[in-house]
Amino acid sequence: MARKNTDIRQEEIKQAVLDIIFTDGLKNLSTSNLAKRIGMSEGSIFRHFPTKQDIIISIIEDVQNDFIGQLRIIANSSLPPTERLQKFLCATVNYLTDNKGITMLLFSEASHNNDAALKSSLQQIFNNQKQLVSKIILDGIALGIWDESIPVENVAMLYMGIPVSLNIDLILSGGEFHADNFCSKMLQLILKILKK
Amino acid sequence: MARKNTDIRQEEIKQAVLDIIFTDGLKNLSTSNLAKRIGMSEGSIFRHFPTKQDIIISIIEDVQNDFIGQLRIIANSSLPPTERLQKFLCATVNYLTDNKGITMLLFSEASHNNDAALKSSLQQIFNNQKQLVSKIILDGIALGIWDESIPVENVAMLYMGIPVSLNIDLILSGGEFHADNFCSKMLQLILKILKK
DNA sequence: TACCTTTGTAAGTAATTACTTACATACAAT
DNA sequence: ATTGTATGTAAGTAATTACTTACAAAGGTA
Repeated sequence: MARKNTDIRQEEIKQAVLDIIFTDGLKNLSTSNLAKRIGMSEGSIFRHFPTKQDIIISIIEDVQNDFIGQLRIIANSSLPPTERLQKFLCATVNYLTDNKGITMLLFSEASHNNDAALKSSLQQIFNNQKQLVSKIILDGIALGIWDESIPVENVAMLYMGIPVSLNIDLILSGGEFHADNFCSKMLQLILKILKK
Repeated sequence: MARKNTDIRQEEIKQAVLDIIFTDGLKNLSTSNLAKRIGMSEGSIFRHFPTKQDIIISIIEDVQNDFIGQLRIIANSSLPPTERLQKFLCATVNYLTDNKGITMLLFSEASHNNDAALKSSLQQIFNNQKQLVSKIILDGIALGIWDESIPVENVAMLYMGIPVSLNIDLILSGGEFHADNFCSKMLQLILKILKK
């Protein structure tokens, strides 16, 4: 097979991992299947990643940087809180529906491996989202837009249920989730909770 | 090892499966580890279940019967809808915190195997809960207690986020979830959405 | 040109997997 | 007591796993 730089190969490998997870399930993610999917030899994979586990870790790091990074920009922007919340929610829904392999990876990896480092990364992704939502809500309360007596922590937890149960729906339905205006309808519900 | 009836052994095996999943992760659920955990020979396991997969399926059937059965009784009772919703939510929270192995099993199995029959069972568990919540809400609307203009399907989805994100918290924190009055606080939020 | 590093591969490795086989014994029914 | 069935085990099985080794060639640099 033609030579390519490690950074290119790493991207190809990570993409193939997500591809396999989505089409065949995590169970079928073997280095042998991975090599076949890319069309390279199995040994070659280990030129670009020291272990199979390191591929997974690298993917999770990507999620931190790309997805959480994007949400952080929205949450910290100077837009009105209501608008921030809307962009935040829709960005989440879009990311999850566009990256179904990642969805399945995050979900199963936590309970599959019981690896401490991995769990901690996943916990960070989960908690970062919760914190960013809390920030938006607190900003809205500070501006006098929303009810200051609501338990912010609990609303954030309820909010997190939206992406997470969307995740489950996506996995169980094989990726065919098509609720019209899903994110705007969900936003209305959350706004009703926040209303004074 | 002393002889016991198949039905007793099946229970022991299923309990050991949940035990291993919770303490060591699904990855370490091999028939070899399973036999060690129970203290019986590996071959003996196959006296009581035809395949390893059948053990998982049997556990999921238990969830259908025990957990969903319990929820169905609550949802169909003649109590006022508000009270039904409260019992329903608290029963769910209690079941999940008391059965952490099951929690992890349900979560990872869907994305791990990509097995159609298994996915369909899990989908049923998820959808049954959603439908029962919807029934309670519709009853409340019919009685004139709650706002008839709310999108019931979306509220049910939002509701489902509660058990599901609780699940994630449990998995990632290693089972140490201790939010005071979690279910009553969450109930307040849902009731605010339902309010006229 | 000569040389060195990077990227590629085929053919290994030992360990683990789910499951089977052959045989032994416990126990209930006759 | 005899017999048949259910339950137990030790020692297999072939397949698969993640990863290694030994070697070849590509391509940049001197």
